Amino acid sequence: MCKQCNYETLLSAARLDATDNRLRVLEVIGNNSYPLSAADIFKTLDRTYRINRVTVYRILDLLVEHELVDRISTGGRAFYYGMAPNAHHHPHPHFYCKRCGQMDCLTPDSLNVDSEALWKTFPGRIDKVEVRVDGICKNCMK
Amino acid sequence: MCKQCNYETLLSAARLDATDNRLRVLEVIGNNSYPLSAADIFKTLDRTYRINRVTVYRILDLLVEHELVDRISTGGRAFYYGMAPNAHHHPHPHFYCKRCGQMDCLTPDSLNVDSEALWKTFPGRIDKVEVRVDGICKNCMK
DNA sequence: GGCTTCAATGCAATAAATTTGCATCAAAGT
DNA sequence: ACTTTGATGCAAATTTATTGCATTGAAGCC
Ligand SMILES: [Mn+2]
Ligand SMILES: [Mn+2]
Ligand SMILES: [Zn+2]
Ligand SMILES: [Zn+2]
Repeated sequence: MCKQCNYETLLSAARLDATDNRLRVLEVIGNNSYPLSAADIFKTLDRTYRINRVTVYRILDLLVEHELVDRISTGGRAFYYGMAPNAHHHPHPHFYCKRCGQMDCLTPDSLNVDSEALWKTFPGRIDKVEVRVDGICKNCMK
Repeated sequence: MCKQCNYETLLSAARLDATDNRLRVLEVIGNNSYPLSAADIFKTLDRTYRINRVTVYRILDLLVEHELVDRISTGGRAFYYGMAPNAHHHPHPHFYCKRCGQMDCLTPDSLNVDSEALWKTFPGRIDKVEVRVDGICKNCMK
């Protein structure tokens, strides 16, 4: 969730035209409190405004490429999408329930990751560190 | 790489028949110093012993289910497979090069992750914590 | 030995998620 | 008006993995 973010501003800061579709994709992702799959995003949008599935994929690629959106791997086959780290939104681990596929955001410090040393010594370029906790959510445990 | 592991022992400890195919899949994974995709494993095996792709997938599922092998997500679409943590093989982060798809094992302490607190307080079941560093490997940087 | 059972494997078809190629359309530039 | 360009749509293809069903070969049993 990124209530403090202005999506038009984010797009223009990345020098991307703020088309209706792009704004809507960004809103669906930003207003949600947990990451969504491309299919989720498509279904959500398509209920209200007719949009093509491929357009959603293309917009997601674009937003990921410009680092407005984070592509998050799951223990399953589809990627999930959440807001990329920015001033209001710090990197944090996620929990993935392999039973129901729900992904939750964990607090940035729920799990303490110190990657400073690696960033300094790693012989290559590091773009991001993804931390994912896999298991069964409390809902699915019952 | 798991030179200290006896694959037959591992299989029988999991009460799985040590068929030739299972042993070979486990050897390919265990003798490799970095995780491989199902396609890599299939190609490696199929060069020497004819085997069906589906058999490889099924054996991988089985080995993952019995926790002999770890299914590792990448920044790409395919899963990679490495030896699951065991007495000789501690959990560790991986580096994934999004250019060439090569995955490397990082040392268990190259990146310090403290998940104790989470394990105690999390309202659900935690099966594993996966840490993946994404970027461009030094080879692809040149 | 002959018969049954069962797990392991193969092969073909299918599925799920994503990507590509090509057509269309509308806004912006000249 | 004419041209260019980027955004979108639609169909087809690709990649990765899964399912259904047939075959086979090694126990287990009489
Ligand atoms: Mn998140
Ligand atoms: Mn490894
Ligand atoms: Zn769940
Ligand atoms: Zn590389």
